[in-house]
Amino acid sequence: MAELIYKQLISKLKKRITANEFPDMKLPDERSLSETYEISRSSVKRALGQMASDGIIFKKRGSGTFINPLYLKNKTVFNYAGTNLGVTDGFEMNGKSPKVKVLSFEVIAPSEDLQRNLFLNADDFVYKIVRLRLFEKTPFMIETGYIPIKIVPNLSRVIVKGSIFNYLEDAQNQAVTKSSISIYAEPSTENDQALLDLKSTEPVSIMDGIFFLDDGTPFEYSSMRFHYKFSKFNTFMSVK
Amino acid sequence: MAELIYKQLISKLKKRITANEFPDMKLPDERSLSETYEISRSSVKRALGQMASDGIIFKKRGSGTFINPLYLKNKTVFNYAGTNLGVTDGFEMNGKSPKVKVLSFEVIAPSEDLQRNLFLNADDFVYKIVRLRLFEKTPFMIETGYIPIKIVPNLSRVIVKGSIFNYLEDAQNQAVTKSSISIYAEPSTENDQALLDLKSTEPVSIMDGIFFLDDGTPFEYSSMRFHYKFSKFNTFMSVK
DNA sequence: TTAGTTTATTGGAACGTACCAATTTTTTAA
DNA sequence: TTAAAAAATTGGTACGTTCCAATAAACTAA
Repeated sequence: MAELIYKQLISKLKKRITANEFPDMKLPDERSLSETYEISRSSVKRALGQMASDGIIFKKRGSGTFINPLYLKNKTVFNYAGTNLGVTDGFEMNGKSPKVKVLSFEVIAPSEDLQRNLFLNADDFVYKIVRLRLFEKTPFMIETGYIPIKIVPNLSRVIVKGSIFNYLEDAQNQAVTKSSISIYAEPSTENDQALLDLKSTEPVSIMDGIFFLDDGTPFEYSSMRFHYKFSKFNTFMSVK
Repeated sequence: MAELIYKQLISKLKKRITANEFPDMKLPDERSLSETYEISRSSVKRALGQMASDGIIFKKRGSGTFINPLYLKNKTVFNYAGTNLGVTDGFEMNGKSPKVKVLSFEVIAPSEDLQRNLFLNADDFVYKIVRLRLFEKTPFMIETGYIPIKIVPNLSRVIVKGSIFNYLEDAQNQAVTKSSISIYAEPSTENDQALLDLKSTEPVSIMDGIFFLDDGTPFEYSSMRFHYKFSKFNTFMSVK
């Protein structure tokens, strides 16, 4: 195990919330929690802080800590517990496993945009990889990814068909966990319509992302064009 | 001032980063920062933690703290500093002030969906407010909002035309800062096309949101249909 | 020179303390 | 009975300490 103290507390509290052990919709105060679980108030604060930023609870100085009634009650449209990128919901895809089809794979010079987004010089060549992603027979996304050669010198078509992220983690001990994402919509192009089985009136949801290595190196720029029924992005926001 | 210590550090570091005072793209280690600014390491950690979750820096145990090269480079292209809901970019709207047109305003019984989303009983009536939002003459969004009467008993058409959020903050000392958001796209309906000046092939971006009061009470459910050119959602994500 | 080992560096987790600020509850006074 | 004042409650900020774990740097031996 060796699970972190504050994470233990989080799961314990989640369980108790779900089990309806707090009928007044309030958690005990931090000092009490600290005592009952025999951990420091600092650890309690860390746990509650995380839960608050996930939208599970609300803290109010002087008043106490309140449970989000929607977390407990009915799982609404909103998938709770933090941010949730959803290639989902479109329809059931239970049991259907994701497939990848590589549409093209080449090496190109980076455009100016790309140079900016991946922090490259004009002579830092990049792989351009176009993939179609499907659930079984159902295509749901066209992904165009750009990866600098200098970061992954030996990228083969075989690796491309699998997951590059796994490749990196295994072969170079570099995890990809951070990304900067931009989400918007556009009318579908003829290419979109052909590949994603869309009518001309049906749009694509676009998710542009820059993925970073642990040390902050921009590692991939990727533009993902989704069949609009297969894209939904859920998040909990705290404005200022 | 009385500005918080860790926020002071954040702005100082941002300034230094922007001024290119860290040519090796690394920040000093936490213990040094603690010394040079004469604050505790805990406060340093809090500042750096926030900056990391905003995507400005990357921390790596054993190695140090790295600056996101994209933060330095083109801050303009990158709407950085964390999550950023953007009713923006579509086109310049500098100087153009946002306008509101109330399309309808009525009291209705809540649908089952709404009962779930706002945590209501079937007899908790709600205001239904449909607004068209514009920049000067340019409509960019249709907003359909639902607010329980029991939370805002005396909502008048006058208040509706202004900002309900301000009304709440002033009159009831309740701030609205937390929300749960879901983003997706759909083909435009005829109504969308008429109101937002869209062609039939052009879509809307939809942002459904539940807004909460400070104490966690769901306060408004709102469905916002954007002209696709006027909606862009930027965020920085940390997976796992 | 190289490969393996040891040491130093650096961020992470957890504990605990002191004091502050917003809110609620209780008490007091008119 | 009511309104103002005081006290208690509750989360927030900040400091500081101890130990740990991942990584990098230095060292040692073949």
